[in-house]
Amino acid sequence: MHSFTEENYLKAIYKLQEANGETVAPSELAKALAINAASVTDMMKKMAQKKLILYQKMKGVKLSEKGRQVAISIIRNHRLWEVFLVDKLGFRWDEVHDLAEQLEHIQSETLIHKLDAYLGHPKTDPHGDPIPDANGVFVKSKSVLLSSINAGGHGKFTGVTDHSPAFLNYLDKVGLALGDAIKVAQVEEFDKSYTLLLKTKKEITVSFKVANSLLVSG
Amino acid sequence: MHSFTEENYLKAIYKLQEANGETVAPSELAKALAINAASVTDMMKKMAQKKLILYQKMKGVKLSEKGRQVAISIIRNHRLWEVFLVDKLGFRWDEVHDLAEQLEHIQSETLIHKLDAYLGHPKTDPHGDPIPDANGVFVKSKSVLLSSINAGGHGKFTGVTDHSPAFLNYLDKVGLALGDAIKVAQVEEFDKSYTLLLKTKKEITVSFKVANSLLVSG
DNA sequence: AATATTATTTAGACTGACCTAAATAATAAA
DNA sequence: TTTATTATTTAGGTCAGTCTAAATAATATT
Ligand SMILES: [Mn+2]
Ligand SMILES: [Mn+2]
Ligand SMILES: [Mn+2]
Ligand SMILES: [Mn+2]
Repeated sequence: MHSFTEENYLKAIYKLQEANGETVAPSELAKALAINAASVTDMMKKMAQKKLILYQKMKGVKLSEKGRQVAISIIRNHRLWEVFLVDKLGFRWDEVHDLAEQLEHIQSETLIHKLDAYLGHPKTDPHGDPIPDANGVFVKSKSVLLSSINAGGHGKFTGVTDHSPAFLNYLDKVGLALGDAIKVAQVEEFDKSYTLLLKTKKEITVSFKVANSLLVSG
Repeated sequence: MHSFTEENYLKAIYKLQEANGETVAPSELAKALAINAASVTDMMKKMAQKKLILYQKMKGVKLSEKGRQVAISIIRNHRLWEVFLVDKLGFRWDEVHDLAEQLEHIQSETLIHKLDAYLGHPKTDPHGDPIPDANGVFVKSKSVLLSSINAGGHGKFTGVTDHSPAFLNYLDKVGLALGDAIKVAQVEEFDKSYTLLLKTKKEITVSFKVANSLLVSG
């Protein structure tokens, strides 16, 4: 139906729209996709013709309803495959993204339907990101950044905003896993580093950069 | 590493070489891939340059050792994915081929390694076709066509030579499944139709065309 | 052996997805 | 408010993979 390329553009536009607001500049898109801006302009014209996006010269781009549906379904595929790779095949959470980038483009509604059932209709992927349902409906996460919590506060570790293998590995190393209860023991004024008390009674100190990449709920 | 297109050419050449002998004519390949013969000639030149095939003008084509390795690894991927789709996701054996045509191109040795382990290192796919191991080694099947067996003979149903959904569905309908014991009760002289006695005591009569598409082992 | 048929290759063209270099528009700095 | 910088678009090209039409080679028929 749509080429891998088109699907990747749609996904990138979707994510940029979520992060940076209404419309997306060609330059942003070019950067996100590691593609020349001139090529992006080319592609925008073609995709506008196909009614996948709304595009006007010098005014940026946004998804059409159709484009949004496609983007969300690719994200659904991606996250379900990540669950499969971790839960069933035993991959670590830092290894699955690139593989899911390939698998997300496999065309078959039936496959995704059966995969979803096989995995027990998971609501989140291995990084805590929500999995949209077959109709594209998301459970909007109510999590906040750990960096927004004061000393004495607490929450449950529910997700990350940095998905890099390097960061995920670091979390493994310091013993932080999705679902863990976290109490903020202290926030150092000097460098905003966070000292956390984990359920296991272990105390760890992490930099602001780390605290600012962790999502916690309630 | 290699494009989907290249991988599909390699697989097609491999299968034609297996079926029709040493070298493959461009016209055969064109037919198998549903591609114009002129396009095939083009592609042959490019793939010869990459040392994936041996090609000489007007003399047909055959796989290089490198090309053979790639072809076999794609076939391994294809068959492992078919096992996954049937055994784990609950697809029927007549539904999985087209999906496996997509999945076979996913690039990751680790993935296939883990998938293989997850499936319990299966030796055959849902159609009875052997799955090459990670080194590309096949267990050559010793099965023969049911049509080569005389009245009174017997064997175990181990595979099909016709993989079409129509045929596979037909087998489901008459109650023939992989692994079934089959006894040839009678071969009608007039039209070479076969009357078979199944393990379940049921007797069924199938046409020569059917008997000629079933593989059975000693 | 000459002719017709079929297979293969060459020539030239197209589409999708990219690129670089140059032109134009928008924004920021002086 | 000019001028410099940055963003965007246009123009023209490349590469992979395909096509059609025409040329050539091989094979089959008469
Ligand atoms: Mn991912
Ligand atoms: Mn994820
Ligand atoms: Mn198959
Ligand atoms: Mn098969």
